[in-house]
Amino acid sequence: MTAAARKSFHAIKAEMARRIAERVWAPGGLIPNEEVLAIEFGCARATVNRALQELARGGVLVRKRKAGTRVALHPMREARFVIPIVRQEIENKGGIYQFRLLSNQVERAPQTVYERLGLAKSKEMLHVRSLHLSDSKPYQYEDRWVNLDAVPSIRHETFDSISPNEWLVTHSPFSQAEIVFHAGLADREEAAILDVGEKDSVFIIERLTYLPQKPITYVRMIHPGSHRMVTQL
Amino acid sequence: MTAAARKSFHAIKAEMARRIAERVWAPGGLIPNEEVLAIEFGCARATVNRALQELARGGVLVRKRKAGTRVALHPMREARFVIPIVRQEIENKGGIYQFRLLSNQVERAPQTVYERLGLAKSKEMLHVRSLHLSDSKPYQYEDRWVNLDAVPSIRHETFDSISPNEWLVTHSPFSQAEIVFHAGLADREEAAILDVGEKDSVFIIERLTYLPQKPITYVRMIHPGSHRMVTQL
DNA sequence: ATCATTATTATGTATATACATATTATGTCA
DNA sequence: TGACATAATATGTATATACATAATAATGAT
Repeated sequence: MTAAARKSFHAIKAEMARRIAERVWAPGGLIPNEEVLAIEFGCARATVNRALQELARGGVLVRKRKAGTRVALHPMREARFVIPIVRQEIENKGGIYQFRLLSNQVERAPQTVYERLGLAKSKEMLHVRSLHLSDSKPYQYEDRWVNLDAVPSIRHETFDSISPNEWLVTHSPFSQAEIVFHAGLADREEAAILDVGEKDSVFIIERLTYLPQKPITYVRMIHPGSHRMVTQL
Repeated sequence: MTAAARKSFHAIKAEMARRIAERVWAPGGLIPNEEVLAIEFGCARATVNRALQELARGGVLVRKRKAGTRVALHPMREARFVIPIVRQEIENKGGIYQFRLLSNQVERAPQTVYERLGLAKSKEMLHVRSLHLSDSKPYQYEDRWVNLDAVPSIRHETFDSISPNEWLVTHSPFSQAEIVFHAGLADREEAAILDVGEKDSVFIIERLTYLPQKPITYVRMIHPGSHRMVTQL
Protein backbone atom coordinates (compact mmCIF):
# COMPACT_ATOMS: atom_id res chain seq x y z
CA MET A 1 0.00 0.00 0.00
CA THR A 2 1.48 3.37 -0.95
CA ALA A 3 1.52 6.28 1.43
CA ALA A 4 -1.08 8.09 -0.65
CA ALA A 5 -3.35 5.07 -0.80
CA ARG A 6 -3.10 4.53 2.92
CA LYS A 7 -4.36 8.01 3.56
CA SER A 8 -7.29 8.03 1.18
CA PHE A 9 -10.69 7.48 2.67
CA HIS A 10 -11.36 4.85 0.01
CA ALA A 11 -8.43 2.78 1.16
CA ILE A 12 -9.30 3.31 4.80
CA LYS A 13 -12.87 2.30 4.13
CA ALA A 14 -11.71 -0.83 2.30
CA GLU A 15 -9.34 -1.75 5.10
CA MET A 16 -12.06 -1.32 7.69
CA ALA A 17 -14.48 -3.34 5.56
CA ARG A 18 -11.87 -6.07 5.47
CA ARG A 19 -11.54 -6.04 9.23
CA ILE A 20 -15.27 -6.35 9.58
CA ALA A 21 -15.55 -9.10 6.96
CA GLU A 22 -12.69 -11.07 8.46
CA ARG A 23 -13.90 -10.60 12.01
CA VAL A 24 -10.84 -8.71 13.11
CA TRP A 25 -13.54 -6.47 14.49
CA ALA A 26 -16.17 -8.78 15.93
CA PRO A 27 -19.87 -8.38 15.28
CA GLY A 28 -21.40 -6.24 17.98
CA GLY A 29 -17.98 -5.13 19.12
CA LEU A 30 -16.89 -1.59 19.72
CA ILE A 31 -14.20 -0.37 17.35
CA PRO A 32 -11.60 2.28 18.21
CA ASN A 33 -12.80 5.84 18.09
CA GLU A 34 -12.08 8.23 15.25
CA GLU A 35 -9.13 9.89 16.89
CA VAL A 36 -7.39 6.59 17.56
CA LEU A 37 -8.07 5.36 14.04
CA ALA A 38 -6.82 8.63 12.60
CA ILE A 39 -3.53 8.11 14.39
CA GLU A 40 -3.34 4.49 13.31
CA PHE A 41 -3.96 5.31 9.66
CA GLY A 42 -1.87 8.45 9.85
CA CYS A 43 -4.59 10.73 8.60
CA ALA A 44 -6.97 13.41 9.82
CA ARG A 45 -10.05 12.55 11.85
CA ALA A 46 -12.26 13.91 9.07
CA THR A 47 -10.87 11.31 6.70
CA VAL A 48 -11.63 8.46 9.08
CA ASN A 49 -15.02 10.03 9.71
CA ARG A 50 -15.90 9.91 6.05
CA ALA A 51 -14.93 6.27 5.72
CA LEU A 52 -16.88 5.37 8.85
CA GLN A 53 -19.97 7.26 7.75
CA GLU A 54 -20.03 5.48 4.43
CA LEU A 55 -19.72 2.10 6.09
CA ALA A 56 -22.49 3.05 8.51
CA ARG A 57 -24.72 4.02 5.61
CA GLY A 58 -24.03 0.63 4.10
CA GLY A 59 -25.30 -0.96 7.29
CA VAL A 60 -22.17 -2.75 8.45
CA LEU A 61 -21.44 -0.28 11.24
CA VAL A 62 -23.71 1.35 13.79
CA ARG A 63 -22.62 4.69 15.15
CA LYS A 64 -23.88 6.59 18.15
CA ARG A 65 -22.58 9.77 19.64
CA LYS A 66 -20.65 9.31 22.81
CA ALA A 67 -21.34 5.56 22.71
CA GLY A 68 -19.00 5.03 19.78
CA THR A 69 -19.02 2.81 16.72
CA ARG A 70 -19.92 -0.88 16.69
CA VAL A 71 -19.93 -3.55 14.08
CA ALA A 72 -23.56 -4.22 13.22
CA LEU A 73 -24.81 -7.34 14.96
CA HIS A 74 -27.58 -8.11 12.52
CA PRO A 75 -26.37 -6.48 9.41
CA MET A 76 -29.38 -4.88 7.79
CA ARG A 77 -27.39 -4.60 4.63
CA GLU A 78 -28.95 -2.23 2.24
CA ALA A 79 -29.34 -3.40 -1.30
CA ARG A 80 -29.31 -0.68 -3.87
CA PHE A 81 -31.00 -1.06 -7.18
CA VAL A 82 -30.56 1.38 -9.91
CA ILE A 83 -33.88 1.86 -11.60
CA PRO A 84 -33.32 3.28 -15.06
CA ILE A 85 -36.11 4.00 -17.44
CA VAL A 86 -37.02 0.87 -19.28
CA ARG A 87 -35.48 1.83 -22.60
CA GLN A 88 -32.13 2.30 -20.95
CA GLU A 89 -32.54 -0.93 -19.03
CA ILE A 90 -33.09 -2.85 -22.26
CA GLU A 91 -30.28 -1.13 -24.09
CA ASN A 92 -27.89 -1.70 -21.21
CA LYS A 93 -28.57 -5.41 -21.55
CA GLY A 94 -27.73 -5.18 -25.24
CA GLY A 95 -31.29 -5.45 -26.50
CA ILE A 96 -32.90 -3.42 -29.25
CA TYR A 97 -35.65 -1.28 -27.77
CA GLN A 98 -39.07 -0.84 -29.29
CA PHE A 99 -42.20 0.64 -27.88
CA ARG A 100 -45.82 0.09 -28.83
CA LEU A 101 -48.72 2.24 -27.70
CA LEU A 102 -51.70 0.05 -26.87
CA SER A 103 -54.23 2.65 -25.78
CA ASN A 104 -54.38 6.27 -24.69
CA GLN A 105 -57.62 7.74 -23.42
CA VAL A 106 -59.20 9.83 -20.68
CA GLU A 107 -61.53 7.81 -18.50
CA ARG A 108 -62.57 6.88 -14.99
CA ALA A 109 -60.06 4.69 -13.19
CA PRO A 110 -60.79 1.63 -11.09
CA GLN A 111 -61.46 2.20 -7.41
CA THR A 112 -58.05 0.81 -6.43
CA VAL A 113 -56.20 3.45 -8.41
CA TYR A 114 -58.03 6.31 -6.68
CA GLU A 115 -57.32 4.70 -3.35
CA ARG A 116 -53.63 4.22 -4.00
CA LEU A 117 -53.27 7.82 -5.14
CA GLY A 118 -55.56 9.31 -2.52
CA LEU A 119 -57.64 11.08 -5.15
CA ALA A 120 -61.30 12.05 -5.36
CA LYS A 121 -63.12 9.22 -7.02
CA SER A 122 -65.04 11.43 -9.39
CA LYS A 123 -62.20 12.66 -11.53
CA GLU A 124 -61.28 11.35 -14.90
CA MET A 125 -57.69 10.38 -15.47
CA LEU A 126 -55.46 9.72 -18.42
CA HIS A 127 -55.05 6.01 -19.00
CA VAL A 128 -52.06 4.98 -21.12
CA ARG A 129 -51.19 1.39 -21.84
CA SER A 130 -48.03 0.52 -23.68
CA LEU A 131 -45.68 -2.33 -24.34
CA HIS A 132 -41.92 -2.18 -24.25
CA LEU A 133 -40.05 -4.73 -26.33
CA SER A 134 -36.50 -5.99 -26.29
CA ASP A 135 -35.32 -7.53 -29.56
CA SER A 136 -38.96 -7.57 -30.65
CA LYS A 137 -39.96 -9.69 -27.65
CA PRO A 138 -42.32 -8.31 -25.01
CA TYR A 139 -40.26 -7.07 -22.09
CA GLN A 140 -42.62 -4.94 -20.01
CA TYR A 141 -46.29 -4.10 -20.16
CA GLU A 142 -46.89 -0.63 -18.73
CA ASP A 143 -50.35 0.26 -17.47
CA ARG A 144 -50.35 3.87 -16.34
CA TRP A 145 -52.89 6.29 -14.85
CA VAL A 146 -52.02 9.99 -14.79
CA ASN A 147 -53.63 12.67 -12.66
CA LEU A 148 -54.56 15.35 -15.21
CA ASP A 149 -54.65 18.06 -12.58
CA ALA A 150 -50.98 17.48 -11.88
CA VAL A 151 -49.85 17.30 -15.50
CA PRO A 152 -52.51 18.98 -17.66
CA SER A 153 -50.27 19.27 -20.68
CA ILE A 154 -50.12 15.52 -21.09
CA ARG A 155 -53.73 15.37 -22.23
CA HIS A 156 -52.93 16.08 -25.84
CA GLU A 157 -49.71 14.15 -26.14
CA THR A 158 -49.89 11.38 -28.73
CA PHE A 159 -46.94 9.25 -27.59
CA ASP A 160 -46.13 8.15 -31.10
CA SER A 161 -42.43 8.80 -30.77
CA ILE A 162 -41.90 8.87 -27.03
CA SER A 163 -43.22 6.58 -24.32
CA PRO A 164 -45.38 8.04 -21.54
CA ASN A 165 -42.64 6.93 -19.20
CA GLU A 166 -40.05 9.11 -20.85
CA TRP A 167 -42.49 11.93 -21.44
CA LEU A 168 -43.20 12.14 -17.75
CA VAL A 169 -39.57 11.87 -16.80
CA THR A 170 -38.72 14.86 -18.94
CA HIS A 171 -41.87 16.92 -18.40
CA SER A 172 -43.07 16.23 -14.91
CA PRO A 173 -41.12 16.74 -11.75
CA PHE A 174 -41.77 14.54 -8.79
CA SER A 175 -40.41 14.69 -5.33
CA GLN A 176 -41.43 11.40 -3.86
CA ALA A 177 -42.13 7.92 -5.06
CA GLU A 178 -43.17 4.59 -3.70
CA ILE A 179 -42.16 1.40 -5.43
CA VAL A 180 -43.61 -2.02 -4.76
CA PHE A 181 -42.30 -5.30 -6.12
CA HIS A 182 -44.27 -8.49 -6.08
CA ALA A 183 -45.11 -11.66 -7.96
CA GLY A 184 -48.40 -12.47 -9.63
CA LEU A 185 -50.14 -14.55 -12.23
CA ALA A 186 -50.82 -13.29 -15.71
CA ASP A 187 -54.50 -12.76 -16.43
CA ARG A 188 -55.84 -13.38 -19.90
CA GLU A 189 -55.15 -9.87 -21.16
CA GLU A 190 -51.67 -9.61 -19.68
CA ALA A 191 -50.77 -13.04 -21.01
CA ALA A 192 -51.82 -12.03 -24.51
CA ILE A 193 -49.88 -8.78 -24.38
CA LEU A 194 -46.71 -10.31 -22.95
CA ASP A 195 -46.97 -13.42 -25.07
CA VAL A 196 -46.90 -15.79 -22.12
CA GLY A 197 -49.41 -18.38 -20.96
CA GLU A 198 -52.39 -17.40 -18.86
CA LYS A 199 -51.57 -17.97 -15.21
CA ASP A 200 -47.86 -17.98 -15.89
CA SER A 201 -45.91 -16.10 -13.24
CA VAL A 202 -45.24 -12.41 -13.80
CA PHE A 203 -43.00 -9.96 -12.01
CA ILE A 204 -44.86 -6.78 -11.11
CA ILE A 205 -43.49 -3.38 -10.24
CA GLU A 206 -45.93 -0.74 -9.07
CA ARG A 207 -44.85 2.81 -8.80
CA LEU A 208 -46.57 5.85 -7.34
CA THR A 209 -45.07 9.26 -7.85
CA TYR A 210 -46.22 12.48 -6.31
CA LEU A 211 -45.37 15.99 -5.39
CA PRO A 212 -46.25 17.10 -1.88
CA GLN A 213 -50.04 17.00 -1.69
CA LYS A 214 -50.31 16.15 -5.35
CA PRO A 215 -50.35 12.61 -6.70
CA ILE A 216 -49.06 12.44 -10.24
CA THR A 217 -49.16 8.93 -11.56
CA TYR A 218 -49.70 5.29 -10.76
CA VAL A 219 -47.98 2.75 -12.98
CA ARG A 220 -48.14 -0.99 -13.01
CA MET A 221 -45.23 -2.50 -14.90
CA ILE A 222 -45.50 -6.17 -15.65
CA HIS A 223 -42.64 -8.39 -16.74
CA PRO A 224 -42.76 -11.99 -17.91
CA GLY A 225 -41.84 -14.50 -15.22
CA SER A 226 -38.40 -14.94 -16.73
CA HIS A 227 -37.44 -11.43 -15.63
CA ARG A 228 -34.62 -11.16 -13.12
CA MET A 229 -33.74 -8.19 -10.96
CA VAL A 230 -30.12 -8.45 -9.89
CA THR A 231 -27.95 -6.49 -7.53
CA GLN A 232 -24.54 -6.85 -5.96
CA LEU A 233 -23.65 -5.87 -2.42
CA MET B 1 -35.20 29.46 7.38
CA THR B 2 -32.72 30.27 10.12
CA ALA B 3 -29.15 31.19 9.43
CA ALA B 4 -27.92 27.94 10.91
CA ALA B 5 -30.34 25.89 8.86
CA ARG B 6 -29.40 27.68 5.70
CA LYS B 7 -25.81 26.74 6.15
CA SER B 8 -26.24 23.07 6.95
CA PHE B 9 -25.58 20.68 4.12
CA HIS B 10 -28.91 19.01 4.86
CA ALA B 11 -30.80 22.21 4.20
CA ILE B 12 -28.72 22.98 1.15
CA LYS B 13 -29.31 19.50 -0.19
CA ALA B 14 -33.03 19.85 0.40
CA GLU B 15 -33.14 23.23 -1.29
CA MET B 16 -31.27 21.91 -4.28
CA ALA B 17 -33.52 18.85 -4.42
CA ARG B 18 -36.47 21.25 -4.48
CA ARG B 19 -34.98 23.18 -7.38
CA ILE B 20 -34.52 19.97 -9.30
CA ALA B 21 -38.00 18.67 -8.49
CA GLU B 22 -39.64 21.97 -9.40
CA ARG B 23 -37.59 22.42 -12.54
CA VAL B 24 -35.92 25.58 -11.37
CA TRP B 25 -32.91 23.68 -12.59
CA ALA B 26 -33.98 22.03 -15.83
CA PRO B 27 -33.28 18.41 -16.65
CA GLY B 28 -30.04 18.13 -18.52
CA GLY B 29 -29.10 21.66 -17.56
CA LEU B 30 -25.85 22.80 -16.07
CA ILE B 31 -26.13 24.13 -12.56
CA PRO B 32 -23.84 26.75 -11.04
CA ASN B 33 -20.49 25.51 -9.89
CA GLU B 34 -19.62 24.86 -6.27
CA GLU B 35 -17.93 28.17 -5.69
CA VAL B 36 -20.92 30.12 -6.95
CA LEU B 37 -23.33 28.03 -4.92
CA ALA B 38 -21.19 28.42 -1.84
CA ILE B 39 -21.46 32.18 -2.19
CA GLU B 40 -25.19 31.99 -2.81
CA PHE B 41 -25.81 29.83 0.25
CA GLY B 42 -23.25 31.69 2.31
CA CYS B 43 -21.24 28.65 3.20
CA ALA B 44 -17.97 26.94 2.41
CA ARG B 45 -17.44 25.09 -0.83
CA ALA B 46 -16.95 21.85 1.13
CA THR B 47 -20.47 22.15 2.45
CA VAL B 48 -21.97 22.57 -1.01
CA ASN B 49 -19.75 19.76 -2.21
CA ARG B 50 -21.19 17.38 0.34
CA ALA B 51 -24.75 18.22 -0.59
CA LEU B 52 -23.99 17.85 -4.29
CA GLN B 53 -22.22 14.55 -3.82
CA GLU B 54 -25.17 13.10 -1.94
CA LEU B 55 -27.60 14.20 -4.63
CA ALA B 56 -25.31 12.74 -7.27
CA ARG B 57 -25.24 9.45 -5.42
CA GLY B 58 -29.01 9.53 -5.40
CA GLY B 59 -28.95 9.80 -9.17
CA VAL B 60 -30.60 13.18 -9.64
CA LEU B 61 -27.38 14.96 -10.51
CA VAL B 62 -24.51 13.97 -12.76
CA ARG B 63 -21.13 15.43 -11.96
CA LYS B 64 -18.02 15.52 -14.06
CA ARG B 65 -14.76 17.21 -13.38
CA LYS B 66 -14.19 20.33 -15.38
CA ALA B 67 -17.50 19.83 -17.19
CA GLY B 68 -19.53 20.69 -14.11
CA THR B 69 -22.76 19.42 -12.59
CA ARG B 70 -25.94 18.72 -14.54
CA VAL B 71 -29.42 17.66 -13.59
CA ALA B 72 -29.78 14.04 -14.67
CA LEU B 73 -31.67 13.80 -17.92
CA HIS B 74 -32.86 10.26 -17.47
CA PRO B 75 -32.89 9.95 -13.75
CA MET B 76 -31.55 6.52 -12.98
CA ARG B 77 -32.93 6.89 -9.53
CA GLU B 78 -31.53 4.36 -7.21
CA ALA B 79 -33.95 2.50 -5.04
CA ARG B 80 -32.54 1.36 -1.76
CA PHE B 81 -33.93 -1.63 0.00
CA VAL B 82 -32.91 -2.49 3.46
CA ILE B 83 -32.60 -6.23 3.68
CA PRO B 84 -32.82 -7.29 7.28
CA ILE B 85 -32.65 -10.87 8.40
CA VAL B 86 -36.05 -12.43 8.10
CA ARG B 87 -36.80 -12.53 11.82
CA GLN B 88 -36.31 -8.80 12.07
CA GLU B 89 -38.34 -8.23 8.94
CA ILE B 90 -41.28 -10.11 10.46
CA GLU B 91 -40.96 -8.45 13.85
CA ASN B 92 -40.73 -5.02 12.26
CA LYS B 93 -44.08 -5.68 10.64
CA GLY B 94 -45.52 -6.56 14.01
CA GLY B 95 -45.63 -10.31 13.45
CA ILE B 96 -44.63 -13.03 15.88
CA TYR B 97 -41.64 -14.89 14.51
CA GLN B 98 -41.28 -18.63 14.54
CA PHE B 99 -38.84 -20.85 12.78
CA ARG B 100 -39.06 -24.51 11.82
CA LEU B 101 -36.16 -26.66 10.68
CA LEU B 102 -37.29 -28.90 7.83
CA SER B 103 -34.09 -30.76 7.08
CA ASN B 104 -30.37 -30.51 7.73
CA GLN B 105 -27.96 -32.89 6.05
CA VAL B 106 -24.71 -33.16 4.15
CA GLU B 107 -25.22 -34.22 0.56
CA ARG B 108 -24.48 -33.60 -3.09
CA ALA B 109 -26.13 -30.49 -4.47
CA PRO B 110 -27.90 -30.14 -7.80
CA GLN B 111 -25.78 -29.12 -10.75
CA THR B 112 -27.22 -25.62 -10.77
CA VAL B 113 -25.98 -24.88 -7.27
CA TYR B 114 -22.40 -25.84 -8.12
CA GLU B 115 -22.60 -23.70 -11.21
CA ARG B 116 -23.94 -20.67 -9.42
CA LEU B 117 -21.26 -20.91 -6.76
CA GLY B 118 -18.46 -21.86 -9.14
CA LEU B 119 -17.56 -24.94 -7.10
CA ALA B 120 -16.15 -28.31 -7.99
CA LYS B 121 -19.01 -30.63 -8.66
CA SER B 122 -17.66 -33.45 -6.57
CA LYS B 123 -17.91 -31.90 -3.14
CA GLU B 124 -20.64 -32.51 -0.65
CA MET B 125 -22.37 -29.50 0.82
CA LEU B 126 -24.56 -28.78 3.81
CA HIS B 127 -28.18 -28.58 2.81
CA VAL B 128 -30.47 -26.82 5.27
CA ARG B 129 -34.15 -26.27 4.61
CA SER B 130 -36.23 -24.24 6.99
CA LEU B 131 -39.46 -22.34 7.22
CA HIS B 132 -39.93 -18.91 8.75
CA LEU B 133 -43.40 -18.13 10.07
CA SER B 134 -45.13 -14.87 10.90
CA ASP B 135 -48.02 -15.24 13.33
CA SER B 136 -47.90 -18.97 12.70
CA LYS B 137 -48.40 -18.50 8.97
CA PRO B 138 -45.68 -19.47 6.48
CA TYR B 139 -43.75 -16.38 5.52
CA GLN B 140 -40.59 -17.61 3.85
CA TYR B 141 -39.23 -21.00 2.84
CA GLU B 142 -35.45 -21.00 2.99
CA ASP B 143 -33.54 -23.55 0.96
CA ARG B 144 -29.84 -23.19 1.64
CA TRP B 145 -26.63 -24.82 0.49
CA VAL B 146 -23.44 -24.12 2.42
CA ASN B 147 -19.88 -24.70 1.24
CA LEU B 148 -18.36 -26.73 4.08
CA ASP B 149 -14.84 -25.71 3.14
CA ALA B 150 -15.74 -22.09 3.79
CA VAL B 151 -17.52 -22.68 7.08
CA PRO B 152 -16.45 -26.07 8.45
CA SER B 153 -17.79 -25.41 11.93
CA ILE B 154 -21.35 -25.36 10.66
CA ARG B 155 -21.30 -29.09 10.02
CA HIS B 156 -22.30 -29.98 13.56
CA GLU B 157 -24.70 -27.17 14.26
CA THR B 158 -28.18 -28.42 15.06
CA PHE B 159 -30.16 -25.21 14.41
CA ASP B 160 -32.68 -26.02 17.09
CA SER B 161 -32.64 -22.56 18.59
CA ILE B 162 -31.17 -20.44 15.83
CA SER B 163 -31.88 -20.38 12.12
CA PRO B 164 -29.09 -21.12 9.66
CA ASN B 165 -29.62 -17.59 8.42
CA GLU B 166 -28.77 -16.05 11.76
CA TRP B 167 -26.05 -18.57 12.48
CA LEU B 168 -24.24 -17.59 9.32
CA VAL B 169 -24.72 -13.91 9.93
CA THR B 170 -23.04 -14.18 13.31
CA HIS B 171 -20.45 -16.84 12.51
CA SER B 172 -19.43 -16.34 8.93
CA PRO B 173 -18.03 -13.23 7.41
CA PHE B 174 -18.68 -12.41 3.83
CA SER B 175 -17.41 -9.65 1.68
CA GLN B 176 -19.61 -9.83 -1.38
CA ALA B 177 -23.09 -10.91 -2.24
CA GLU B 178 -25.33 -11.15 -5.24
CA ILE B 179 -29.07 -10.93 -4.84
CA VAL B 180 -31.62 -11.84 -7.46
CA PHE B 181 -35.35 -11.20 -7.29
CA HIS B 182 -37.86 -12.86 -9.52
CA ALA B 183 -41.30 -14.36 -9.75
CA GLY B 184 -42.15 -18.01 -10.11
CA LEU B 185 -44.77 -20.67 -9.66
CA ALA B 186 -44.91 -22.84 -6.58
CA ASP B 187 -44.09 -26.46 -7.29
CA ARG B 188 -45.85 -29.19 -5.32
CA GLU B 189 -43.30 -29.24 -2.50
CA GLU B 190 -43.09 -25.45 -2.14
CA ALA B 191 -46.85 -25.15 -2.22
CA ALA B 192 -47.17 -27.66 0.59
CA ILE B 193 -44.54 -25.95 2.71
CA LEU B 194 -45.87 -22.44 2.18
CA ASP B 195 -49.48 -23.53 2.42
CA VAL B 196 -50.45 -22.11 -0.96
CA GLY B 197 -51.85 -23.77 -4.05
CA GLU B 198 -49.63 -25.55 -6.51
CA LYS B 199 -48.80 -23.18 -9.37
CA ASP B 200 -49.71 -20.15 -7.30
CA SER B 201 -47.29 -17.29 -7.80
CA VAL B 202 -44.32 -17.03 -5.47
CA PHE B 203 -41.77 -14.29 -4.92
CA ILE B 204 -38.25 -15.67 -4.99
CA ILE B 205 -35.09 -14.13 -3.63
CA GLU B 206 -31.82 -15.85 -4.39
CA ARG B 207 -28.69 -14.87 -2.62
CA LEU B 208 -25.09 -15.84 -3.13
CA THR B 209 -22.48 -14.82 -0.61
CA TYR B 210 -18.79 -15.24 -0.90
CA LEU B 211 -15.41 -14.14 0.24
CA PRO B 212 -12.85 -13.40 -2.43
CA GLN B 213 -12.19 -16.73 -4.19
CA LYS B 214 -14.38 -18.58 -1.74
CA PRO B 215 -18.09 -19.11 -2.22
CA ILE B 216 -19.91 -19.52 1.06
CA THR B 217 -23.57 -20.11 0.54
CA TYR B 218 -26.42 -20.16 -1.93
CA VAL B 219 -29.91 -19.52 -0.58
CA ARG B 220 -33.24 -19.58 -2.25
CA MET B 221 -35.88 -17.76 -0.22
CA ILE B 222 -39.43 -18.25 -1.36
CA HIS B 223 -42.36 -16.09 -0.30
CA PRO B 224 -46.06 -16.64 -0.98
CA GLY B 225 -47.38 -14.55 -3.86
CA SER B 226 -48.97 -12.11 -1.44
CA HIS B 227 -45.54 -10.86 -0.40
CA ARG B 228 -44.75 -7.22 -1.14
CA MET B 229 -41.38 -5.57 -1.20
CA VAL B 230 -41.81 -1.84 -0.72
CA THR B 231 -39.48 1.12 -0.86
CA GLN B 232 -39.76 4.88 -0.91
CA LEU B 233 -37.61 7.20 -2.93
C1' DA C 1 -6.78 20.67 -40.97
C1' DT C 2 -4.99 17.12 -37.68
C1' DC C 3 -2.73 15.71 -33.96
C1' DA C 4 -0.17 16.21 -29.82
C1' DT C 5 0.95 19.28 -26.02
C1' DT C 6 -0.21 22.44 -22.53
C1' DA C 7 -3.23 25.33 -19.87
C1' DT C 8 -7.49 25.87 -17.57
C1' DT C 9 -11.22 24.62 -14.78
C1' DA C 10 -14.62 22.11 -11.82
C1' DT C 11 -14.78 18.58 -9.00
C1' DG C 12 -12.43 15.36 -5.56
C1' DT C 13 -9.99 14.80 -1.46
C1' DA C 14 -7.09 15.74 2.70
C1' DT C 15 -6.15 18.59 6.80
C1' DA C 16 -6.31 21.43 11.09
C1' DT C 17 -9.38 23.64 13.68
C1' DA C 18 -13.49 24.80 15.89
C1' DC C 19 -17.73 24.18 17.70
C1' DA C 20 -22.42 21.57 17.95
C1' DT C 21 -25.00 17.77 19.67
C1' DA C 22 -26.38 13.47 21.48
C1' DT C 23 -25.61 10.28 24.88
C1' DT C 24 -23.43 8.31 28.62
C1' DA C 25 -21.06 8.65 33.04
C1' DT C 26 -20.59 11.05 37.24
C1' DG C 27 -21.65 13.49 41.16
C1' DT C 28 -24.75 15.83 44.36
C1' DC C 29 -28.59 16.44 47.09
C1' DA C 30 -32.56 14.85 49.28
C1' DT D 1 -31.44 4.79 47.10
C1' DG D 2 -33.31 7.64 43.60
C1' DA D 3 -33.85 11.87 40.99
C1' DC D 4 -31.68 15.36 38.81
C1' DA D 5 -28.15 18.40 37.39
C1' DT D 6 -23.45 18.40 35.43
C1' DA D 7 -19.36 16.82 33.26
C1' DA D 8 -17.18 14.08 29.88
C1' DT D 9 -16.90 12.08 25.38
C1' DA D 10 -17.58 10.34 20.61
C1' DT D 11 -19.63 11.54 16.71
C1' DG D 12 -21.52 15.31 13.51
C1' DT D 13 -20.75 19.29 10.94
C1' DA D 14 -18.70 23.69 9.17
C1' DT D 15 -14.63 26.20 7.45
C1' DA D 16 -10.33 27.80 5.14
C1' DT D 17 -6.80 26.08 2.80
C1' DA D 18 -4.21 23.29 -0.16
C1' DC D 19 -3.34 20.22 -3.56
C1' DA D 20 -4.85 16.17 -6.76
C1' DT D 21 -7.23 14.67 -10.77
C1' DA D 22 -10.06 14.40 -14.74
C1' DA D 23 -11.86 16.49 -18.58
C1' DT D 24 -12.15 20.13 -21.53
C1' DA D 25 -10.32 24.12 -24.06
C1' DA D 26 -6.62 26.42 -26.15
C1' DT D 27 -2.35 26.28 -28.38
C1' DG D 28 1.11 25.10 -31.40
C1' DA D 29 3.67 22.17 -34.65
C1' DT D 30 3.42 19.38 -38.60
